Amino acid sequence: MAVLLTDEQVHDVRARIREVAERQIAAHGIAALSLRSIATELGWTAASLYRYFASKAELLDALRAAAHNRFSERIEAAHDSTDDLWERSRAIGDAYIDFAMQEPAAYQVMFDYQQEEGEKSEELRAAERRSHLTLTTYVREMADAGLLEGDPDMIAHAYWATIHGLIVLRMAGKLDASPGFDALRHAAMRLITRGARPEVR
Amino acid sequence: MAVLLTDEQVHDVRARIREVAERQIAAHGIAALSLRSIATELGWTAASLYRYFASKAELLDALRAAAHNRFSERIEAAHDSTDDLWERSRAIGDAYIDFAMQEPAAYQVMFDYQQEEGEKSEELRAAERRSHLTLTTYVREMADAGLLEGDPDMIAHAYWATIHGLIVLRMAGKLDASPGFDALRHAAMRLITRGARPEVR
DNA sequence: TCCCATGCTAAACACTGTTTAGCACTTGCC
DNA sequence: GGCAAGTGCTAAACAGTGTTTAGCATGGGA
Repeated sequence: MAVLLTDEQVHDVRARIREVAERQIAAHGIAALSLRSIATELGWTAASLYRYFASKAELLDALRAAAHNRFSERIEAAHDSTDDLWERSRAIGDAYIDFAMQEPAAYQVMFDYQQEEGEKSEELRAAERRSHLTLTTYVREMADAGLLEGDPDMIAHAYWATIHGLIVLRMAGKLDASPGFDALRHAAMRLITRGARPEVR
Repeated sequence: MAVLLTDEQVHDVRARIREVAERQIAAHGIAALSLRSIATELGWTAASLYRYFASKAELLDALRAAAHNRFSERIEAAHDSTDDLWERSRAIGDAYIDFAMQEPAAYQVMFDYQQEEGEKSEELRAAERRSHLTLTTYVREMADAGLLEGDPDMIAHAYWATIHGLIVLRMAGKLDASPGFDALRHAAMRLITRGARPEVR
């Protein structure tokens, strides 16, 4: 039998396809992404991509996993940037917002709810677990240190939902008639923090 | 000149098209909605819909406005269901969640961030203003009554962003490995409320 | 009654994702 | 070295999308 492409080469080509797709999404939005546009930039034909991805959905799955990992790296870097827990909390919040603002298309791919259930790759599942963990551990650290009171999981999810909600509301253009975004997010974070601080002040 | 359709008739046909589209979205999801599927159900041809909507985007705009108004009606009914401000707050939160769970497709259409800027119809703009107002007034009432402390606009947006964030995270399947949704949303609401209560306890 | 604007259809266009047939070309084996 | 087999890709087609165009009946005003 004639094996022309090694596993490594296949892996590399998959990565190259992903890079082209990411650039096109960042440049023209996810709606403009097509297999033909990707193939054209590679000097190929659309059908040839099926050698590397079984479907466009599988390519999007890989894009999602990559975006999640890029996101996690940023958050983890913010986590490790300081030992002060309050400062750490603020750094993570800033890193979260920064990622969403600098890579809106990647952020949208990560949290798109058009995706169907049950067909997630193991890579995507692992990437999701990683970013999920990344967003909950710092709250647990704060609870362990006595800075916050209550179920750390609940508090972490409250922070997450609020920050995510603010971002997607803004992306949907629903905050145009609202107070400034930064003031809004700081006020919202402060409310939750104030609500999670121990009784004794 | 031969005017065959009165303005009323055009209005009625537009409403009928909207109804068919809403039913199909609720039944098969928004991805499956096509002009041909709508036209087929009406016994027509896809091109005939262009007599009533200039494009699919304009039809979606109308669907969005209708969904916003249905949403506002539910929230306003919850608002008027009681005079107790705490109970009112809870009723509105429940109505919000109920709407999103019972009409997920409508909710997604309302907050879809694929929509382009600047081409919103005046009807949609008005419907957005209405639901925005609906979601902020009850907080202002609570602040006026001294139940909450701080900028009512900020607090209202914090509530809104959190509840919306929880819903879309759930819709994106990001809360599968998390605590139960109801416990989560109650905990989150409680945190914000606790953070917005006056100092003296 | 005539005429023309109207409401619709049929067909096409350009674009999707996907499948199929086939063509070079590389590889392993005799 | 030559041959059969499998591979990476292309060209073309299919079914679907939103949209545009030409044309055909029909209804209303003159």
